[in-house]
Amino acid sequence: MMEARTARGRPRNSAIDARILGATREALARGGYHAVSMEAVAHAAGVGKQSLYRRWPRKPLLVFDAAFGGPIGDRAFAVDTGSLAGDIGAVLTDLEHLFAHRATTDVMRGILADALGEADTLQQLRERFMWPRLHLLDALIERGRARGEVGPNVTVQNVADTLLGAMLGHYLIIGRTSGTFASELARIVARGVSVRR
Amino acid sequence: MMEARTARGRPRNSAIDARILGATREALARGGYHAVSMEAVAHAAGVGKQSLYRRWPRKPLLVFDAAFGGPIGDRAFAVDTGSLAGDIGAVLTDLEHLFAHRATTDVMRGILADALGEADTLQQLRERFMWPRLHLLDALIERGRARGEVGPNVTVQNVADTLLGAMLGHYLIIGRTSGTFASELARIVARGVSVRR
Amino acid sequence: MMEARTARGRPRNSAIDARILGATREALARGGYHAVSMEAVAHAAGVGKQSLYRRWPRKPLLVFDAAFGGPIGDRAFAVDTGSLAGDIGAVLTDLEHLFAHRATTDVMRGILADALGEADTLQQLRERFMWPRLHLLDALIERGRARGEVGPNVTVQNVADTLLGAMLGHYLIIGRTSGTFASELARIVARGVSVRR
Amino acid sequence: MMEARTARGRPRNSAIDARILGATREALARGGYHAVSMEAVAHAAGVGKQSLYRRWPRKPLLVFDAAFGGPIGDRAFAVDTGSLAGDIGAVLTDLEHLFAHRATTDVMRGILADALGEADTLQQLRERFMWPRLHLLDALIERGRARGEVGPNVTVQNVADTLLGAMLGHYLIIGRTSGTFASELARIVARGVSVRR
DNA sequence: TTGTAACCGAGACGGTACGTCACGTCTTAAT
DNA sequence: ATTAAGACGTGACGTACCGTCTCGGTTACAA
Repeated sequence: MMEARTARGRPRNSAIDARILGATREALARGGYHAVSMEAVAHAAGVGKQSLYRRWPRKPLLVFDAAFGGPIGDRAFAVDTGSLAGDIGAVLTDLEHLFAHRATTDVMRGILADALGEADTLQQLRERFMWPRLHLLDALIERGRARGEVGPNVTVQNVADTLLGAMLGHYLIIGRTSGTFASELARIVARGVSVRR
Repeated sequence: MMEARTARGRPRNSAIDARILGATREALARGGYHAVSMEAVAHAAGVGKQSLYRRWPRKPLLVFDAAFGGPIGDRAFAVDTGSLAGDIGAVLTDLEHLFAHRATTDVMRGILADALGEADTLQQLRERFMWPRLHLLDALIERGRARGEVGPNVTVQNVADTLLGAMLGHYLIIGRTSGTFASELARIVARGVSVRR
Repeated sequence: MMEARTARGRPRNSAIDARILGATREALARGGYHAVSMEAVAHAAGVGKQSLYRRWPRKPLLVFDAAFGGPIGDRAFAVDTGSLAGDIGAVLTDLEHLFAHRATTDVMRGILADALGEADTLQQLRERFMWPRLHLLDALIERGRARGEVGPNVTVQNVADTLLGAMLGHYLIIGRTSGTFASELARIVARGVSVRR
Repeated sequence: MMEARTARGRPRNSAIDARILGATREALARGGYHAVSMEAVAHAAGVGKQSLYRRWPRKPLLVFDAAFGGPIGDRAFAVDTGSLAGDIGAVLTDLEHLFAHRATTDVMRGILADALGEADTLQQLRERFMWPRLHLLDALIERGRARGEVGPNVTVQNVADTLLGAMLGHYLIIGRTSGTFASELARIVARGVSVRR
């Protein structure tokens, strides 16, 4: 997941990446985010701490990669039902499934906990993981606008931020349980952005 | 901020509360959330650590009280413009002003950072500080429903969560700058919950 | 165990003394010296800390009283077999029985641990508990001298200190197990102080 | 004072050992045992607490090393005058000089105070510092036995324990001042263990 | 009878040090 | 240049007791 190689000196052993990610996932499964420490991961993976930091300079980035890396999650944003309301509903339903697992929200809270405490780590988390996915959401809404389903005075990015932001805020922070949140959010926003009839 | 006194044993000295909050605010002003440590606050306030932990068992609770305690912030939710759209707009405008200050968001991120990392601390933060304010928001929307401005199939709590959650998610986590977020969010939600015409 | 009463004000409730000592013994039985803290004793005895400190100003004094108070231990030094060697042997045998119990040595070590850390507490422990018993030992040796069993150039107090000191040092500090220590010590000293034949 | 190096990972920096010991001695000189806290030592030595605990896991061990470490004190037990009585007298005279300084006994009492309160710390103190020195004493008495100066029914270790134990008990615990204790103890024991003439 | 003084349970208070944890950087020797 | 190992400085954590103090209230003797 890291940048290009410079081809000087001993090359990186990519098997190590896998061992690190595996050890991280194992720790997550065993004791949640709390059980993950850079030290513990390095030790469990049989890897020096330096080798770990060389690849993932901060814990939240490592854990995000281990837990949600690869195309996982991207899928949620890559739908096309033919209508804006359908797309938004599909996306939020997928996210709802994700947020339904206690283990998942625990990991997300942990990642956020560490990232929010360090400005630059938060920024990296955004750029590497959050914004790319948001761009998919932007595109989805943009498609709706092209179909004439979005009214004027509506900024695409604000809609995307509303959708993802509300999900994050509701599930990770506010914590008032509600079985209908995702679907109602989808309905309210879909109706709220639509052109006046 | 504490509960009723049972009148047994030596009563708490409320002057100490003030000294602690003062020291906390001073630290916040000096170096942001990062400059606040229970240790430093206790020392600066000339207070034993125990006296501090007796009142605020975790740092996020202390800092929230120091920064946003009292009726501050409550005011934002206690508006009554006569229409749901007006109320929502007013609330979000107020919150927008709050979130506009870097110092404020820094403190909020710090509080969240520490609270998200500890399940029970997060729960206390919710119960003591977030939910009471959310209840004001619930009431505001409930008022709109009583006036017939809210459609069926809309749960009051979900709307409130959407409003606050989206603000938190957008400003504290997602971090894509947008000068229009709050007002658009207000408009989208206000229109989204309204009865069909 | 305290000094004379001044007869002004409300008199002490002697039932409280008993409750405190009982709670202390209970704690000792439950978790050894480590389980005894002034706070815990006060709470378990249903007694204010002040009432406790009024009677026993330091923990070691309390614990000594609770564990070895009363005439216990005095008995060990109050023997009279008719010969110095017999007396010394009897005393050390008694002490050996005392030191044989792990629970006893644990308590003694705890008392010493706290007393050695505070000069004035150590001094009180000596004056109240150790020296009175040593005086009995002095008297015992003095009796031997009167019978002509002790050589010149032998100071009574030094002999008593040797006997008790060696027992304390061996059992509480040095900790090399030996089933024969007390009896050999008795023999060595008895012979060592005797007049030359 | 530490064990062999395994040559894996970054090696310990022995200059740090010296800085820690130096800071400890300085604190001892300034305010006695009471002035030594792991926290203060680490700070004064410009060293992390971890580096301190890595080398000396408990305070008494550190302080003993700083105050009596190295060959100091060993010398006291390494005499050879040609006779058992001479050897015992020489050793006790040396120890008497050591115990004569208030600063020394203060440090010893502090070490004991903390060590007696924790079983495993006491055990380490014994194994690292006390028993090795006792073994020298054992050897000294063994030499006397080889020369035929020690009677039967006398266990070498018991004699050594008697000598050291009585010194510790008398000077550190009992505290009855006596200018003749060490020399009389030497005489009594030397005569007490000798073969009957 | 009333005052005054010491008692009592409870628990707040300032203080001190503890030992632990994890961070992210660094120093080795070896590959 | 990378690797495994692990030492290093840093900083804060939350806990545990200490011995003193401040409450409201009680009990007994003396005036």
